[in-house]
Amino acid sequence: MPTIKDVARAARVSVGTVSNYLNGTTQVADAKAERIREAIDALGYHVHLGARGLRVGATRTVGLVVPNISNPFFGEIARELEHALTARGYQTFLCDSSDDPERERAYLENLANRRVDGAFVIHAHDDGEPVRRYEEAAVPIVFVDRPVPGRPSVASDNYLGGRLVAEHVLELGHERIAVMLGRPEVSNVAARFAGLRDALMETGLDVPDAYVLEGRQTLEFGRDVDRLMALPAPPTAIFTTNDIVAVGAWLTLTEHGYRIPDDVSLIGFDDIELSRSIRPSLTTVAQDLPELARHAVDMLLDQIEPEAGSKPRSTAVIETVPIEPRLVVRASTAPVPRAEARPRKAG
Amino acid sequence: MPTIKDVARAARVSVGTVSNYLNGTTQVADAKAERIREAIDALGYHVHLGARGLRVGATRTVGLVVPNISNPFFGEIARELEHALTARGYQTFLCDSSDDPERERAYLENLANRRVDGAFVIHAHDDGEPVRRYEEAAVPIVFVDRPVPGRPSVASDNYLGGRLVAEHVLELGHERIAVMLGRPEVSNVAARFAGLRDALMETGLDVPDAYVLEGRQTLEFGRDVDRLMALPAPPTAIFTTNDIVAVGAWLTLTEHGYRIPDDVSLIGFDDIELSRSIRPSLTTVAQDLPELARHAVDMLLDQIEPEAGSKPRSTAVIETVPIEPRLVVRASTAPVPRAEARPRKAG
DNA sequence: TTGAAAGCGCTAACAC
DNA sequence: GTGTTAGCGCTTTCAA
Repeated sequence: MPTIKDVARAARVSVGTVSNYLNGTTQVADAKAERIREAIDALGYHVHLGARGLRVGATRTVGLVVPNISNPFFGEIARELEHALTARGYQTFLCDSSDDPERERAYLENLANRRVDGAFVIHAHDDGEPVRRYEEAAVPIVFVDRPVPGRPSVASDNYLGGRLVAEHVLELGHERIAVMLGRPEVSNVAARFAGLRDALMETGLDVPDAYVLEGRQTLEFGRDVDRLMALPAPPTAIFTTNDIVAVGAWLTLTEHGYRIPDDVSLIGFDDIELSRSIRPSLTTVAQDLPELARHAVDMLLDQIEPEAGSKPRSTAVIETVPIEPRLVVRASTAPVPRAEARPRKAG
Repeated sequence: MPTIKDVARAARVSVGTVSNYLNGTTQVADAKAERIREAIDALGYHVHLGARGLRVGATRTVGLVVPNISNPFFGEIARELEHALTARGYQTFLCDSSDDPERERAYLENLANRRVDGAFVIHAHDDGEPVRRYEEAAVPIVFVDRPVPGRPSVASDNYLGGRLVAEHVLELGHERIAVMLGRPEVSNVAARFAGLRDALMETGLDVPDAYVLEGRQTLEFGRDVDRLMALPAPPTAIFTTNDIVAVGAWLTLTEHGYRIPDDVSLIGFDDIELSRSIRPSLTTVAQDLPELARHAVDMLLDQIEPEAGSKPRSTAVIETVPIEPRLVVRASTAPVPRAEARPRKAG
């Protein structure tokens, strides 16, 4: 592999001149520039980014730690981040933590050893204090999707998302509203529930314990919806904190002959592709992932690139940037039937 | 950030000795080893992998170019590859090409500039000759999932997968078999179809043009299934080259009152999570992704690490390693009804 | 066993 | 404008 030295020799100039030419540091004489150009593609020279990084003290690489890249939701975030990063000249190390704090820690150490300029972390769930293990991280981190209090984070305003759902079902006249929480211990799931509950309580309504189901963020958990429908007074609306859970509920409801939204309204969260495709299509809360990625990248690069380019938006205050979610009303929600007949199994 | 020099100074030894200690190159005296250990964690020293890479001429990084990381199928492959790579001490650059050959080319150049030791590529579809743009790549490449003739590739034996489907439906007595091709121009989709067709032809059957639908690898394409059912002699079995298409077909079939598998059998390919969850659950061909990843990593690292560790499995012959797929029979396939009544809409 | 020193490929002073 | 050179952090001869 040819080096800058080879180019210099072939073009009969010094390495400094080649470097200047490459980086546009100073003007180089037309004649020499031409010779350099020729030498470069005669030799097939390509700059060695690692060597440059060693010299300038910045690698223009960042780490991306995700719980599970085969989850399309995280995949979508990864995609948006990676594209935004590439557009700004950074390359991305993928680290799939399997939602395991220990793996995550190991990855963060690897990334530090690589001297990445920064990292995005969708942190693994942790029963203890998740913050602890980032104290030692020698790298600027921006937390994505799952915010960490007191640390730079970018996430959808999940609490607001919950409120939007509440407002919608309230408007439709529902009073018996159940929720299915996929991983209630994850802070943003909790926030979604809190938003819903607070908005409901403001109108005097509450969500009794019997109407709250807890489980994982899986389709299988969604199938537990029949436990809700078997209640003496089954809910007329069900909010699941993730679309995937809603799809599970939809499957079971449909199989058991319940009509959506006539017998029961169903609302999800995330707006995955499938939500659009099932019939009735799913009312849900959409997250603006491109916007989220844009903010996250800005936040990290503002920290990394010291140049006061435009507005110094990152003051000393470390905070969570909330991205506004949007209610997408589709066909799975409808007004509560006036003759509030108890839903029963059909065919 | 402390360097090896700082450690050497603090431990009152030379940098060479610290390096030897770190890499186990030679024995170091117990007393000194102890002092080095103390210095390292007093200073919080971490080796600079970039600097090491520059010196030893290998970065222990690899690139991973995928068409779309938010597609769970590619996500799953990425995950398996990344884990296998991490286990062997390599770090992975994620490159999402959006299935765009031009982006792919740019990524490959970036990766070369980073001096990655190798790369995995699930190549972007290309109307021209996809091979061309890899000629210049200065990096060992192993193609994954979408093999490139004459280049090291690892992919499921899609042709065999197609044959397995044929054998299954033949055994069930079907004779009117339709196919829905998601992106027929992709070689592995074509192989799946070829396998089916060949096996069918061996028994004197064929797939008439009217029974062949072409489209994208999307749920929406699957919805076109009603065009098949509207035929004068609708098929009794439908093979879709991807599960996602099968799910689309399932949605439409179910909505239109067709009973699966009574009215029509449905078979997919890939075995995505959703296939297990719908009712009836989907008969499909499962790809062994962990196995595929394992082979791919072996293949690449055999090329990278010259040491003749065990068996020199990679001879000079460059070839495609086929991973054996497995037919997963679930509830969406059944014998063709003896009284071959024309399926009609129910409800 | 250990230290000294060269050098991986590059950029950034600095002198001309 | 351009050449020379030091040095980024590390490993690896080579002597001692």
